[in-house]
Amino acid sequence: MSRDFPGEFEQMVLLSVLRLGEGAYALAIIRELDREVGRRVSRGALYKTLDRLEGKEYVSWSTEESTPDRGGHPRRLFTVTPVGVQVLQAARVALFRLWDGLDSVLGERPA
Amino acid sequence: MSRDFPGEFEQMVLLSVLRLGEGAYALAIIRELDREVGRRVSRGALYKTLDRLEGKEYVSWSTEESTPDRGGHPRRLFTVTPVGVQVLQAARVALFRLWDGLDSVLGERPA
DNA sequence: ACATCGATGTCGACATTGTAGGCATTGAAT
DNA sequence: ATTCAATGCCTACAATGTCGACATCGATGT
Repeated sequence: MSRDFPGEFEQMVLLSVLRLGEGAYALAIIRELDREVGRRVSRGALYKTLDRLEGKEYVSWSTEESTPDRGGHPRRLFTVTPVGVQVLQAARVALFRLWDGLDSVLGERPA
Repeated sequence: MSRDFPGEFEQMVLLSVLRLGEGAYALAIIRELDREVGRRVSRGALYKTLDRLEGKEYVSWSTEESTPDRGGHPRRLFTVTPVGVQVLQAARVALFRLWDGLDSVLGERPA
């Protein structure tokens, strides 16, 4: 039933979680997306997406154990599941296929 | 107002139109997507997306002039506008940024 | 002439994803 | 106590993804 292509934002969120490794909690993801690709999203937007990704079992999470020195709810630390990684790989392969041969239009591959 | 990141399917459609060059009409796009990335969509789905892309001025089109030897409505031939190309470039750059450093997880870059 | 068929394109409805803004909770600083 | 910052959660709405049924037009058979 589930589409095997993640939405474009879902994809970016998954990638951000991978990039962040241990410290992948919501606010860090938001900063990562802003820093890397200039994407600004609200917390609500991100949590919604994370919840959906969890529903599809592309991510899982656990609450941070260490007592929060700096107030608020305990952080939820996310990780990408093996299925999530597979989906990302597939998406990347698909895009490479479509990009192939279009360098003259799109410019050389970015670094 | 408009998000500057196209949806994931929109992106694939834009790329297919570029790939097809002259002959980019709906049915050809459908075949292209199936052939290249195994994506199967109905005509309705595709037309809807093409219309939305037109609304954002990422594509434009004209009807095929040559008399259709093989019945039906005249084909609509699509092309990606300069703005559409820009958006594709931006999307590609963003993904490369996020992929960067993840080869050990995602595997080497596809050919 | 007429029915049928295949290649097109169009429309309306619904499902999924993207997005924001406001509310709740907790610890620290004042 | 009160305020403040860091966190997570919920509701609502906008944009995108998706299909199936319908309309149109030439060719082909009959």
